[in-house]
Amino acid sequence: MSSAAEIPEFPAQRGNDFRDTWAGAVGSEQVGTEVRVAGWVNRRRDHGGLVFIDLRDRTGVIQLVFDPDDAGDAFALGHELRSEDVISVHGAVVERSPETVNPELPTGAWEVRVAEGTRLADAETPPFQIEGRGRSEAGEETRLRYRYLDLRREPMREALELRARIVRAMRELLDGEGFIEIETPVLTRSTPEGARDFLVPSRLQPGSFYALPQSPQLFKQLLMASGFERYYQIARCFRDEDLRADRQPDFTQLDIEMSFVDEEDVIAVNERLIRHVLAVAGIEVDLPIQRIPYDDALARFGTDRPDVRFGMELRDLSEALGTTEFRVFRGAIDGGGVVKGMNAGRRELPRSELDGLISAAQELGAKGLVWAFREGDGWRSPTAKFLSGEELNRLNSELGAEEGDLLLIVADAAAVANRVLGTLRTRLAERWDEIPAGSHGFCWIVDWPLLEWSEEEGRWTPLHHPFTDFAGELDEDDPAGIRARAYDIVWNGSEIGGGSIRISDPVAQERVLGLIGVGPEEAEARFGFLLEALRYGAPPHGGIAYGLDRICALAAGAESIRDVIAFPKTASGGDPLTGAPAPVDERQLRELGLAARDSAPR
RNA sequence: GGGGGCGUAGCUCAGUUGGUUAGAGCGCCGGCCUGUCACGCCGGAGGCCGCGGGUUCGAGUCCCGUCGCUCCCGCCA
Repeated sequence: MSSAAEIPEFPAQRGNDFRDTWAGAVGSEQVGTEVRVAGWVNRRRDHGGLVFIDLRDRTGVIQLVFDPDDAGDAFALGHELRSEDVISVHGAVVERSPETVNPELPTGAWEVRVAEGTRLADAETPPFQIEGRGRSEAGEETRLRYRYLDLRREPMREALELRARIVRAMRELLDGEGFIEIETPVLTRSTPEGARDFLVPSRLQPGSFYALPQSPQLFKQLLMASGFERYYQIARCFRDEDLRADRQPDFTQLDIEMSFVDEEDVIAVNERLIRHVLAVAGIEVDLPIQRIPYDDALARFGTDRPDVRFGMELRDLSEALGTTEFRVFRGAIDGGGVVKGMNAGRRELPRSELDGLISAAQELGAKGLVWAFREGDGWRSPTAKFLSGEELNRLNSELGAEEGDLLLIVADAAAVANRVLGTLRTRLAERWDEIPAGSHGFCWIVDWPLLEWSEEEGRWTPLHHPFTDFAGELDEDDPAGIRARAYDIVWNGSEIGGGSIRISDPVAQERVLGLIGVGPEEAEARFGFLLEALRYGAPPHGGIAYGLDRICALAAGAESIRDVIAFPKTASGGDPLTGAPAPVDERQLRELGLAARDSAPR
């Protein structure tokens, strides 16, 4: 879909020895004139007495014709050229005769008849084909090993151009709304809370370490205390956690913070931002974006990042099954868990696929999965015999089951039931094409709990971060009941951003830190600079941070954020191109006071 | 940390119940070709079947281990 027409901002090329025109810009205006174009040999079609070359540069492709009548000495070059050679040629732009026009190509009505040309660089045969969109792609490891070649491919060029347009649109809107772009440090202080930090040893202060920022959170709050009022930054962030298709160890956030605002102000600006930014990807966003309370999201979709493009909502069946004697359901309910179900609609599924659903549920941590097809007043299901007719009836009505509908039920801890059904819901919708093509679903998740109990750490931990403000009074005796002034923005089931109103009162901040087990001394040691800044007069403030890579991936229709990052890392955190991470010299380690212990005498 | 999938020619893949000489398409090399645009036709080269061990008369195929890639769970304030 790329064409010079979609890149109108390309300036005219200043004529020099290499070229005076972009390949994608060759058109009717130049017919009858001579141009010089330069780029890579995308493809060669050698007819013996006549050679066609598709010349590619960033703007597109133009056909060159090597005809002995025009080319003279340069004709030999046409035969010698190989894929990906770099050339510069001079020749006349002509209109192609009607039967030779290529309607597939934006420049397909014209060609350059080469009069003279030079090979600027020889190319070895690439390890995979650069041209030929839509054909099978090389494996990702090969593509990353030769990323500079992979980036020559049109889909990659388009993805990075789209990313650049998205970033430009972000700056456009925010600059227009009075925001100021400010950079914050990359070498900063470790504040172990949340993700694992990447550490950088200090040479000047042996034994001490910088940490790479997980986000500019504290700095942007300091900027609010400084009175900048509206700040943003395209910020690189770093988290030393396991990777996913939508997670890299270094990634990019659009980080935003505003003063003298409440939730409504932040949401309003950000809805304008989202609409403006996605317009460059041809995506229309209707405002306002629906808001779903956190508890409802979990109840209805089993997740705090619901895909709202389709139904198949979850139902809690525990109530309807109040007196059941079926051991599996009884056990879950009595054990503080739930029985939760989903109507997957009218489906004919072979036993093997139903078994597949069960193992999927088990992989997600469930003990099992009940499947059933509504048949008359009852069920066709191995589980039917364990339930009374009355119970089957009630389940059918709770799930709105009609004849032939497939029902899926999980009895487990609420978290497990939600995870399993929430995951199956999206997987099945994708497999069954239940999601309208080209549709986009946005929602804000609001009314978050401030804290959740971490069994692993044996303490309350923040759902967002410990600087999130709370709604109403802070009841320290009921941590679970405290609501956060937080909001996440979800696009097609992906969390693309999250933020909150921050605590601007130092006393309240210390109380919240206390709730998560950070006492006054520790708070002073770790976040003293923030508490101090709050004491010097900090305005009420709040903001948001977006995962820029995720936004670009969704906008580009890419499956992984790796496809919108120029030089991404593999799932094990490595870069096959540079070989990072890599061992370093003993000398470097010594300078940092990190020399291996075995260099000392035993 | 745990689970699933994959690893065969430069690339993408096929390879039956373990069977003798491991295939295809694309790419590459050589030849022919003046209107192709995934040009066409003829010919050719190219393999540590990821690596190590085992079972077997015999292993690309079965078993164990290991490495790499990938997806998911945990984790990601």
